[in-house]
Amino acid sequence: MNKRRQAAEETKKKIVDAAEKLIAEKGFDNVSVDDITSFCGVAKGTFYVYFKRKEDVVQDIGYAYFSAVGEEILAMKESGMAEKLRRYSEKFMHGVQRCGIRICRQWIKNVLDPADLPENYPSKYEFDVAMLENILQDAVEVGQLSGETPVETLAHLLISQLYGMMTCWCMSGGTFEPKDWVGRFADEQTERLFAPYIKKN
Amino acid sequence: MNKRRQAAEETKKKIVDAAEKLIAEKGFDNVSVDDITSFCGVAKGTFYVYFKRKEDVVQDIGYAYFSAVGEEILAMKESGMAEKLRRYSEKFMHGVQRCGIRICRQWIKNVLDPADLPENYPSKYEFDVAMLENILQDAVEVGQLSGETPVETLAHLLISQLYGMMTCWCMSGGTFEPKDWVGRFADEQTERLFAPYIKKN
DNA sequence: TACATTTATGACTTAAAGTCAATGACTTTA
DNA sequence: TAAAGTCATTGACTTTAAGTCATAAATGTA
Repeated sequence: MNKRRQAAEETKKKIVDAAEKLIAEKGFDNVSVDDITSFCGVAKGTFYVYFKRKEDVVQDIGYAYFSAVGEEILAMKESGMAEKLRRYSEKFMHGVQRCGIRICRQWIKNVLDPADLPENYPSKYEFDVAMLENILQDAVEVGQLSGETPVETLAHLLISQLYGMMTCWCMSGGTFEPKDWVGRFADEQTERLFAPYIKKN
Repeated sequence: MNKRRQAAEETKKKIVDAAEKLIAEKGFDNVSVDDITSFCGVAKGTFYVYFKRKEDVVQDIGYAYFSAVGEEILAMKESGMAEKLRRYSEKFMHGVQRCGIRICRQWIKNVLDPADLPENYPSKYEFDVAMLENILQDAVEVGQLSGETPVETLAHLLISQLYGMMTCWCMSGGTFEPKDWVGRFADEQTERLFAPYIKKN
C-alpha cells in the first residue's frame, strides 16, 4: 500500500473515531459535521470526501468490531444453530452496549431508511441479515430446520427480535444489563420462536 | 366553547391533516414546515404556536384513531387477556398500515428519543405502554398471569414485539399484509412468549 | 524534472428551522 | 355599546448547519 492511501485511511479513521466519541456523548442531531471535523483537526470538506452525507458515517462506527464477530461466527464450523445464534445474540448486544445508546438509535434510524443508503454500502442491517441467513442456511443443510419456511423469512423474524431488543434497551435508557436480556431472550425466547420450524423426526 | 377556541382547534387540525398527507407522501425529512403551512394556507409562525418543534406534529398524526382503539379495548370488560391482546395487535397493525410507512418510521424515530419529547405530551409509545400494562394488570388480578414478573417488564416484552413488527413492516417496504403477520405473530408467538409467565394450576 | 493523480482545504451557497414584535378579530366588562 | 383586554395569527428576520467546489498541496509515475 502506498503512502497516500495509507494516510487517507488514517484520516478516515480519525473522522470515524471522532464521530463515534462525539455522537456517543451528545447524540447524532446535536453533533454537527463542523464539530466532528474540528475535533479531529481536518477540514469540513474532508468529511465529504469520505462520506456522501452526514448520516453515512454512522455505518462505519462499530464496523471493526462487527467484522471481527462475523469472522468468529463463520469459523464455528462444528457448532450447531442454537450455539451460533446464542453467540451471535451475545455479541450483538455486547456491541450495542459498547457503542452506546445514541449510536444504536442512529443505527435503527438508518435501518428505517434503507432506500436512502448509498449503493454498495454495507449497512449494519445488511450485515446482520447476511449473518443470520448464513447460520440458518447451515441448519437447513444439516437438516435441523425443515426449510419449508424460507431462510429469508426466518432471518427477518430473528432480526426483528434483535432490533427489538436493541430498541427496548434504548427506550429503557440503557438501564438493564443486555447480558441478562440475552440470557432470558436468546435462550428461552429464540427456542420458542423457532420451535414450529424445527424439523421433527 | 367560544368562537376563538373553536377556530384555533380547526387551525390545528388543518395543520395535522396537511402534515399527515405530505409526510405520508414524501417522508418527514423531505417535507419542510413551509411546505406544510403553505399547503394548508396558514403562516409558518402558526405552526410553532401549536408545536414546539417540527417533530412534535408526528405525535398527533393517528391520534384520533388510536384514542378510539383505546376506548374500545378498555370497554372489553368481559374478554380475557388473549382476546384483548389479539384485538390490540390487530388494531395496532391496522393503524400502522393506515398511516403508512413514512409516518411509522417517524413514530419509531420519536420513540427512540423519548427524552426529547416535550413534557406532558403523550407519545404513541406511552400510549401503547399504558394500554398493554392495563391489559396485563387485569390478567394478574383475574389470576391468569402469575404476577411474579412485573407487569411493566412484560409490557416491554410485548412492546418490543409490536414495534419489531412495525419496524419489519417498514423494512420490507410494506410488502406483506400486516393481517397475516398478526395471525402468525399475535397468536403463535405471543402465546409462546407468555407461556412461562402464565399461572399453572 | 515534469506531468498526472489523489487527497485536503475552507470560504461559499443553499436550505430550512425556529423567533418575535406587530396586527386585528373576537371577548369581556362597565 | 364602546373601550379595554385577550389571544390566535402573521411573515419578515435570524440563526444554524448541511453540502459544494475551485484551488492548493502532496505524492506517485514516466
